[in-house]
Amino acid sequence: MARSSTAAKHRAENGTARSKRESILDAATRVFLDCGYGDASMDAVAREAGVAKQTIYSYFDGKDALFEAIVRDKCDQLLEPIGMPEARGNDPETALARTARRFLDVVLAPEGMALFRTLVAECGRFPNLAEAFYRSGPLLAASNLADYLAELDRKGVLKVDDPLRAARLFFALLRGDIYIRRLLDLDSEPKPAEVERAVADAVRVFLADHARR
Amino acid sequence: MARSSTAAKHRAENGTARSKRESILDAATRVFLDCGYGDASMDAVAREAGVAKQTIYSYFDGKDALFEAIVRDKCDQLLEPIGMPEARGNDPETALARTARRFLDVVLAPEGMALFRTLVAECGRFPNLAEAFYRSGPLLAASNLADYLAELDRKGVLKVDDPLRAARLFFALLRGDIYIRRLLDLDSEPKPAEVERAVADAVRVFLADHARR
DNA sequence: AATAAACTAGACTGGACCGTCTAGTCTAAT
DNA sequence: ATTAGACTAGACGGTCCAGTCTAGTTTATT
Repeated sequence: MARSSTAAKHRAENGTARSKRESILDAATRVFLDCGYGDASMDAVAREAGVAKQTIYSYFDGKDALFEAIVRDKCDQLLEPIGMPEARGNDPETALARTARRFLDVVLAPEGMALFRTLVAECGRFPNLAEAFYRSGPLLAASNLADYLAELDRKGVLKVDDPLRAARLFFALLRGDIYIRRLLDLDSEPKPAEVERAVADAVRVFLADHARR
Repeated sequence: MARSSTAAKHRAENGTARSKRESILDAATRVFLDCGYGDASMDAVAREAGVAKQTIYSYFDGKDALFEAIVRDKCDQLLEPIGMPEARGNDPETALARTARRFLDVVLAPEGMALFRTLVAECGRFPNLAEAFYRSGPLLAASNLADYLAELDRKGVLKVDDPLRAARLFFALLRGDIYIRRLLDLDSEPKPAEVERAVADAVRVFLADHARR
């Protein structure tokens, strides 16, 4: 039974091997999101994972590959909730507020910010990662909201000429000023009351703009 | 006449010395904003500036100090137009649109994005720079707009309960989705028509929200 | 028990880079 | 012409790090 790579063997193994790979990923996530790609050292990852450096190289091709792996991982894991389409049953106000809350909870949280900051810093070196993040995060969220908005327009509840455009505008409204401040690390994670206020503002402004008269 | 530092002597000199300092700053700006702090090398700056490495160290204390200098420089130079208060004479629509255009022209331009990206990447290492940028950029712009909005409220033209909050919301609206895409380097500088559309959208939504009825 | 693969600890190579130093050149003022 | 300070080119020490290698240990399978 010919095996091309050592990693393939690992993948065929049972628990121990998989948990080793995962503890490497976990440690790498902490180190990379904490220090950034440049200042993260493979020795630090090995130390943090409680693993010999060689072991990392038996699971991953190198620093770049490890970085890509942890970023794609975190994207999938972190952005999953904001990729879910909103329940259609409620009135627009409630649905929008729910979507908005879910969005802000993810993107303003320390992990969400760290991921985004890292991607902004490394988008020159890893353009494909930036693209993947955008698609599975902001774009997916906007697409789902756009579908819902299109439905509301068909039903005559709201007037939405360009649903995708409107959805993007809604999220822009939602990020508000605090997103910039969080990006620059000038504010810590907002308290629920602040989030609630941002949500209310965005929903109010958005509905005012798309009200049927 | 006691001189404490070599830099002090330079400053007292005529043209040649000043232009040397400036060519170092220019080169450092290009290199730092292009590569980021970590990947920028002092050798690269020297080469780019057409200057011996030692000369850099006679004008600046080290890599950190040089970085701080070029960032503060670029902040002052770049953000100056968006720090100017808007002319009060026009109708709100025109004034808002003008403010919006000036803002987007600066922040979406390659230099503006490069500066912001660099600050986001290095806000952990240089928190004071991030703060300085925020104050002389987004905060100043919002404050100026807030003053104008307060005036419009007093005159009864618009209804603006919390002018600073409203101003921040306006700029958030303005950045829109493209700001995220530009941050991740997924889009190039927008064409004037796209800017114009973003401006129109933001102004319309904002005015709808603050209309007197 | 024997054997092969996974793993560990740590040494090592090669390269990048910051900041310093040296030796020599250029410029300008006395 | 002399002299002092600015400047240049390049070498150099020290540090850090990615990735490799070695030698020995653990683990699991037969």
